[in-house]
Amino acid sequence: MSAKRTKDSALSGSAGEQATELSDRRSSILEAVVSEYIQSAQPVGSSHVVTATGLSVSPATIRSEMALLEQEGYLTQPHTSAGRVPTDKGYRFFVDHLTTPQGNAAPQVKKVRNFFDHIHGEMEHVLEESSNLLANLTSYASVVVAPGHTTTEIASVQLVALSATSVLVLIVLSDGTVEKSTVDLGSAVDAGIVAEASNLLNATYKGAQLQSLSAAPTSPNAEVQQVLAAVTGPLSLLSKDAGESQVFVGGPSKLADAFDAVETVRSVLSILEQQLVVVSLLRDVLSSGLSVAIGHEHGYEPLASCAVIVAPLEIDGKAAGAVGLLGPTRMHYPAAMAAANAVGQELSERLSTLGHEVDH
Amino acid sequence: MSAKRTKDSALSGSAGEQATELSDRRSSILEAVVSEYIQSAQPVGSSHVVTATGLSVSPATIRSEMALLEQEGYLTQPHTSAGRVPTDKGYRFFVDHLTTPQGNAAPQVKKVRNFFDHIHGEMEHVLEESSNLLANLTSYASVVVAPGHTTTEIASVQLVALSATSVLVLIVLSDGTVEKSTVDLGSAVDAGIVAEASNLLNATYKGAQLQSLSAAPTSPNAEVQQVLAAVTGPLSLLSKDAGESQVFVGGPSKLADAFDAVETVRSVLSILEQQLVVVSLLRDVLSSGLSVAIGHEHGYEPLASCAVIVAPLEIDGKAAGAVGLLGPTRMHYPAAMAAANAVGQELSERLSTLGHEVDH
DNA sequence: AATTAGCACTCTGTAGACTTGAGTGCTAAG
DNA sequence: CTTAGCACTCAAGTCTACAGAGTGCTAATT
Repeated sequence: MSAKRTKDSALSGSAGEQATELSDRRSSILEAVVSEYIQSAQPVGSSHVVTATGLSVSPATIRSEMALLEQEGYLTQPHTSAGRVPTDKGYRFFVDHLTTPQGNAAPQVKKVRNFFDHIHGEMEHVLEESSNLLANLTSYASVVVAPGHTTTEIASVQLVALSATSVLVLIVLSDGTVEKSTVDLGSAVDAGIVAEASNLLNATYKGAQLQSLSAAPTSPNAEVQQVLAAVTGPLSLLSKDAGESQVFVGGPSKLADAFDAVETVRSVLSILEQQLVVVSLLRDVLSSGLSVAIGHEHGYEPLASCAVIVAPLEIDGKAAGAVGLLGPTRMHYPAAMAAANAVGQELSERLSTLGHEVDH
Repeated sequence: MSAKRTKDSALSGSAGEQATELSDRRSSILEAVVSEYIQSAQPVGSSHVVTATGLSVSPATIRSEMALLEQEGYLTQPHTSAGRVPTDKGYRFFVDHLTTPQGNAAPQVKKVRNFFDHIHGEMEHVLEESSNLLANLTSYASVVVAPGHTTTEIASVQLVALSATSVLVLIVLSDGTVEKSTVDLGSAVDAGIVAEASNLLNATYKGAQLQSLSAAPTSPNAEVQQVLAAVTGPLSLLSKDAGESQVFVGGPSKLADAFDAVETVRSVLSILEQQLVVVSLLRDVLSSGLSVAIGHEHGYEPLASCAVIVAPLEIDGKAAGAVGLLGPTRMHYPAAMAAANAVGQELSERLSTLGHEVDH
């Protein structure tokens, strides 16, 4: 979009300063308005800006500057005689140019580290708790989309007899995930036959990639063959299911704090309930190369009053899943971004070690 | 509490009628107030009651009756000159005596049947979708507490090598549930050793009850023994975990419709997030022999403006888990109770067949 | 003894008039 | 370019008035 440029402190400017398409003073003003509005949720007036920025000019000067900022679409007025409120574009500039992502992150990062030092257990548990952590850290709703298993190899395939006529099909993946399905065999089958089929399946698929589950083994024994046949369908279904992403939502109740209109709360909550939408939302935002989508930037109209922060998850350097935050457009970007990044990174690291060598 | 008595229709009464500690006319009035208030959320005045009940008396008569109903604690007034609003006690009487649970249930029951005819897949999936169904059917938030596994026997115990130094411990229960845990062995162990340990564990525990997981097998082979030792701890942890109840919450966004105060929404949502609280809430309500708890009847103050409807789940006649609905005290009891019961029954039936013989 | 018409009373909610205060935009002077 | 000064706008709060819904009481009626 715009040329990147190191951000100079406010003191540096003399004449001719036109950094990142906005003069130093203008951007200071914008920054003040955004910060103030994020805190107070009240339109910000010119005199507030004077005290906030410390600029030694009069409110009148600020006013004319703000009028220009409004012309250019960074600010807007709820009504003629109110203070200014940032637009999506205003927030965007704030996020892109006026924020140092890891600014005041230190205390949060420490908390995150501490959390990951102490949490243990299965991946699902870790993901769920990560989501809660993120929500509690930021007071916004959080979303964790679990990595799909597309690149994971099969550690074991098992059949377990549940009753005379039904078996449980298990696929264990090398990341410790288990996919399962109950299968009705139609008629009673001897446990030995099931065991034989199980061994055959395991021998065939062990070490294979999840996608290559198509070629089913065969057996000369008719009974075994029957079991194998009954199981083939569910097996391939399972391998598809495994591709689908699990979603963990943390702290939805935070949304009731973040918005005051109950109608907004309802619509955002119901979006969160539709997990598919959430997944594609995060995917879209990620693929557009952004880590923050503000207001209308993502295409989802019901979320027009929300901002979404996404941090990618990477397992061994490969993209896999994401962690996200959902809050009002006037959310506290620096802290929220720092938290999302911290959790994203630590979680990525954790997931990478979980898959393979568990050193201790 | 009060003597049980078959409910007579309104026509039956002549003189001396003193059914269930409230005269026929009084209860008609109470019924009208409750029904009206449930619909409109507005205090109900005497003239409304006249038209609603069809009683051929004047509003003044109704007023004196309502004054008495207020004295006895069934109704209350928001302020001196407003209509009447039911109290918890009023709702309670309505639910106990003025409601025929399966009244207008027919269309809902049909939907539920249809749902259970078409849904398939694993128990978790069925439970989750049941919860969503219940929420959509009623427009209230729903909760499904999965049956614990205390009475379930172990179908299989397996170790699966994930890497040279780590294994996954699996317990498969006869209801198709799988509990798992990753265990770090500390040092590299041969796959054959793991397999041997796995077989040993499986032979020992297969068919046992979950509680009797304490007595670990031993092996003369030192390496196998080492694996067994490493696995014992996690195994017993798992058997505890399996006792914990999973909770599925459906349609939390409905709460934003049901209450108008955003503060209420927030506090109820945050209760729902604490799953432990929800579980014990349902348990308490069930154990008190109720299927409906209104306002302060359950002890949870933050939920004082809520009513909870609980239907038990039974597997083969044994109590196991519950389905619940959470809504405002002015919720539509007849429909909600019918829906909860229908889902509870159908789900119980489904779970009973899931466990054992799957006939088809 | 129950019912009811009539009436006074109470309280909420709405609408309008007025005031206050925050904030703007413009202009003219520095 | 800056700024003091000023006129202007608008939201929000306060006050009053008033209509409307509803009650409770009393006295008359059945």
